[in-house]
Amino acid sequence: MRYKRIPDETIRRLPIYLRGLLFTSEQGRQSISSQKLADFVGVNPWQIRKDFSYFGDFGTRGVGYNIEKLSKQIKRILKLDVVQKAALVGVGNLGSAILTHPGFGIYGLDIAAAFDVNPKKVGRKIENITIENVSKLWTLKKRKIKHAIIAVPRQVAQETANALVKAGVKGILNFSPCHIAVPQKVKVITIDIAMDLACLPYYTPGS
Amino acid sequence: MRYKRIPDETIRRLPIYLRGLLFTSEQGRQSISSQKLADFVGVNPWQIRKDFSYFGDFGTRGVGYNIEKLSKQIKRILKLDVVQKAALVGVGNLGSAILTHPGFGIYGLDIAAAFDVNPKKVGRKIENITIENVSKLWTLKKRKIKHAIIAVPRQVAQETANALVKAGVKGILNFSPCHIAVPQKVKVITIDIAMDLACLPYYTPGS
DNA sequence: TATATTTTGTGAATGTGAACACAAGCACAA
DNA sequence: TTGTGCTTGTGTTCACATTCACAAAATATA
Repeated sequence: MRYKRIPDETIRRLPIYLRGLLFTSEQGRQSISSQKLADFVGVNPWQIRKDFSYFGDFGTRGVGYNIEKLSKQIKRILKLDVVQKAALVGVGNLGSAILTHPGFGIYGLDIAAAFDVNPKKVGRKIENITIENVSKLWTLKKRKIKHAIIAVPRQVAQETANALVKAGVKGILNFSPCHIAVPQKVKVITIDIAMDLACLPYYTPGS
Repeated sequence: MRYKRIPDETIRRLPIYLRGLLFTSEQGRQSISSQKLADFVGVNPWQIRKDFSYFGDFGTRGVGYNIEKLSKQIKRILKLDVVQKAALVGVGNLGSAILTHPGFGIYGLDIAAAFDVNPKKVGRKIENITIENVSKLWTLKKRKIKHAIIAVPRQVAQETANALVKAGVKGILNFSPCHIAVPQKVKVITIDIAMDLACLPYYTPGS
């Protein structure tokens, strides 16, 4: 099984495992069993073992997985072994929350730039990041920033994406509640927080 | 096919369709073809048709789907045909962003209450919602609020969830970056915005 | 009425991931 | 060295979701 392609669903779960491993290593552990990790992150043990089996042998039978070795490998697969810079476009309420959000750090993610249209916001500093004018988006190319977060109103999301693609951005995390079209080589992940809430009533009994 | 159970993945896509339908109906259309809707929301047309086929005949061959009828049916399935109230716990940066977020409205969602531990925040008003003390969470039961959004620090996410469950909450949207354990009957959807960003580098070529 | 055109609805094929059970392997103790 | 207990690794089975292709149905046109 060692040389098979890693399924997308497994990739999606890797950050969950990584988070869990980092938090448990804080507690002084050196290794952890699939069962223990499962309890902690809320995924079945056999699912965890299968996922890990896609990229080599990390466990020791009878003992568990070496936390240090495993986290390093997961980081390498996700390309998080080097600091990954990202730019934020749109410093409204949601944008500000993202800028101040702790928790990007543990994945080696660094929000390294922020942009907004509002001239009043440009120049202001949030968390050591100086907000720049959106007209300066093209500078991302020479700054070698390949990832961006879109947190602008729906109406301007597509044009923002266009500008980002033109600036050489390869991956976009889109918080605007709409589909945005990009060239095939660019990866977009869209999150609509209202949409996720909208699914809840379906699953909750009694009206 | 009319009486088959609706797959989970279809349910997850229904809000996307609903969003698309509502925005296109603003443009004065009465009906829309699966092809047109597909272009708009970024899902394949045959996927759309299959999804709709799980719950009855809404399209007219040669014409398309009646937007009005279809949206109503989707809302009914998702139980969004009545206003669904939700409570927010944790009015920090992210919590405030959620409170002021437009876009819950179109799904008939109403953030009807907000709670925080910080006494300085309690009593303040944001978007017509007066922030209450978390010790008042138990009042959710008699207020018949069955959904909640958790936007508190990771360390207190589990105890917050416990309090919510005790208060009769049946569905939780969790923004804290951790797994929270709840009774089986309670549905939890966890969103970790850092995690989604962490997946991007894997898909973007060149480091 | 007949014919062309459009678009839905769906059975079947294909692909993908989850669940399971158990053999293989390691550690530790006697 | 042998046995016991624990945990991984994986082949297999099963369930679900996506994709495809085409018949059926409605409309428009002549």
